[in-house]
Amino acid sequence: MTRIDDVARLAGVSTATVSRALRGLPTVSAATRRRVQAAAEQLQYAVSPSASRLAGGKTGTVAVVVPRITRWFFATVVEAVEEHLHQNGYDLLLHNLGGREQMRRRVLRTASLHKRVDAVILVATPLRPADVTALTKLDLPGVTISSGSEVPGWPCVRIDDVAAARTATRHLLDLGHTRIAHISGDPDDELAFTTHLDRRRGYQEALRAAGLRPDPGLDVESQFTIDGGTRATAELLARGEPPTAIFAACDEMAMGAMTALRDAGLRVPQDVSVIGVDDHDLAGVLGLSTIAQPAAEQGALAARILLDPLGGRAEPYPGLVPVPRGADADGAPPPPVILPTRLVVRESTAPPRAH
Amino acid sequence: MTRIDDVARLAGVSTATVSRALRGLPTVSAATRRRVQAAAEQLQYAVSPSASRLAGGKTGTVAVVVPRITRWFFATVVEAVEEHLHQNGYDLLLHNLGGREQMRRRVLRTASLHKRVDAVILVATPLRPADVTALTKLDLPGVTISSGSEVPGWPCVRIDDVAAARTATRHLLDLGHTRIAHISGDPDDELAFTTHLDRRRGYQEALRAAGLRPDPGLDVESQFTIDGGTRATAELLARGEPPTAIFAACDEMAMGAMTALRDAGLRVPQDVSVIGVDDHDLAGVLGLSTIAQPAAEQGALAARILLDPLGGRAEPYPGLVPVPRGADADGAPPPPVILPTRLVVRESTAPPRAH
DNA sequence: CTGAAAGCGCTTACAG
DNA sequence: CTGAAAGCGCTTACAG
Repeated sequence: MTRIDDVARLAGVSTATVSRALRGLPTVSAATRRRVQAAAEQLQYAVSPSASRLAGGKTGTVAVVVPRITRWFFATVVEAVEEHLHQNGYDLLLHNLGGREQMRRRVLRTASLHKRVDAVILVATPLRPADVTALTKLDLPGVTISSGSEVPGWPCVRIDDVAAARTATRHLLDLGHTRIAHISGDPDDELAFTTHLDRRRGYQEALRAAGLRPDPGLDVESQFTIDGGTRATAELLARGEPPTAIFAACDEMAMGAMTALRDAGLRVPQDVSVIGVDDHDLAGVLGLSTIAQPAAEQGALAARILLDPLGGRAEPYPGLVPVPRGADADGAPPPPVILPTRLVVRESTAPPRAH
Repeated sequence: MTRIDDVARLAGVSTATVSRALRGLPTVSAATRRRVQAAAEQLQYAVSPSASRLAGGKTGTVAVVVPRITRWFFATVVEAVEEHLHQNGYDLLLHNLGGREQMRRRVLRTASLHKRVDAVILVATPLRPADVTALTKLDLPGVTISSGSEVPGWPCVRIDDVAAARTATRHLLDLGHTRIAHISGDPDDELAFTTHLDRRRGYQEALRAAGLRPDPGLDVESQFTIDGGTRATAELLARGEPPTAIFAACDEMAMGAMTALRDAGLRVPQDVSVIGVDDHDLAGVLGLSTIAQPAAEQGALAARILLDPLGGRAEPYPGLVPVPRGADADGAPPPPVILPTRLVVRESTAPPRAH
């Protein structure tokens, strides 16, 4: 393997100059830089990341922590983050919690991030006080995506979950539904995040605004997955008279609900309307009405926010107000960047049948 | 940050001993090890990966290259790989090609992997000769998943794509179909992989075995995505009399086909049967018949194969014949490890209507 | 079983 | 604009 001194020798300069020239530092004459680049090229030189990191103190790596890479939202976010990171010369270290509480603890409270990355992007990762403490001690810049994982000094990119849920519920109300069920995340789940609490709040707010009282019998908790949606809906149906509409806290739950309804002999939307949140890739295939949220945009934006101060080559996000960075001493955390959502009406929602 | 000599001082030993004790090398007395561990704990010492890598020559990191993390198969593989890797103390560097040819070149022919990882897992990544050369020059151990990306000396984990396609097609034949269309990957796509060629072969073989001649008019090429399936099916329908059944090369294409059929006013399976390959998470929700392939198992197995010789702590894969490793000089590549597939019949396939 | 010393391959003040 | 030298924080023969 050729090393930096091989290049230095061939170019007739010091290793310090090679280092500066190859990294594009401005304090190198154009002629020298060309000579160094030519030598590096000729020798097929590639810097040793370990040596560079040890000497320079920067890892050129960003950790991305997601609950489950197999879920649509997280995969989409990761894809967008990855693109931005690599475009800017950063590597992406992936941590997938896989839904296991013990794994989250492993990632956040041990040395998995320590001295390994320059920054962290936390996606919908629920944080206990001990996690926040551990994260703060790492003394790294970071960005969170989704609500429920606020870290002091870290910007947060997300949607307005309460508003999204309100819009979904109002859509059902506007169609004439009054028996509207809600299926959502389980707070007893060790990996519970607060997203589902916000979505439930929006659901209840919309009902109340329409003069209806939320009925606990129509509110079932389960996992944020297809199976979770199926199980929640099966339970709902087992409780007695079915609702005329279901607002699922995410599209995957909504899809599970559609399965359970079909298995119970109920038609969507003739017997029961269903709406979710996400605009999953397959929402169109299933004709699922939903509240679309910009997943890729959230990932891209988070990466940008991170990369700007890190010295990435990204241009500033167009129209983005500079995000306050670093723990503002005793100040307030930076305000969240809230991206817009949008009601998408497909075939899964319709007026209730006349009685 | 506490360093190794802080621990050495507190424990009253040399840094060499600390290094050995903390890494669990056998040449340390139990008493010393305990003392070192206690000191490390007390000081909250965590080894500096960069220093360790530079001195030791190992990165403790594995690169995983996938075409698109947003597709079901790849996300599922990555999740399984991630779990094994982290369980064994390895970090996972994610490279998502995002369907762009130029990105593949970037990853495979530049320094993105050079000196950064101890090994590589390549998932369904199409390789040109230049890529193989670059990869070989890296001189790293690796495993490929899926066909179409053979690297000399690297074990390959996959399914039998030809057989899977044969089974799917035979299922349609057995139901009585004779006008069976096929929608598959586009060989003109810069990111084309050979999986779809194998699946087409199986399709044609099954037809021939039934005494039918493959009709080029019933064979449409498109992307391996939902949209690709929709477009391919739309084109198929535009060609004239629709087929009575469609074998899609993957579930995502099959789902796209279902959408296109619905939009054309055709019912599944009454008018057209549809079958895919994968057993996607949502295949059940859509009632899609398919050939199930073990995605997570392929990922887990690839990680295991890689980790064993790397000195991971994984137990040998139960029942796995030791996989030949390293370029066998001028010998043959190691034989692929082929995992079983399984026909799953749901509601999307049925006998054709009587004429 | 343990230690002293060299070395891994860079980057960074510092000096000019 | 460039170089000599120190230093980043470990691991690894080597010797005992």
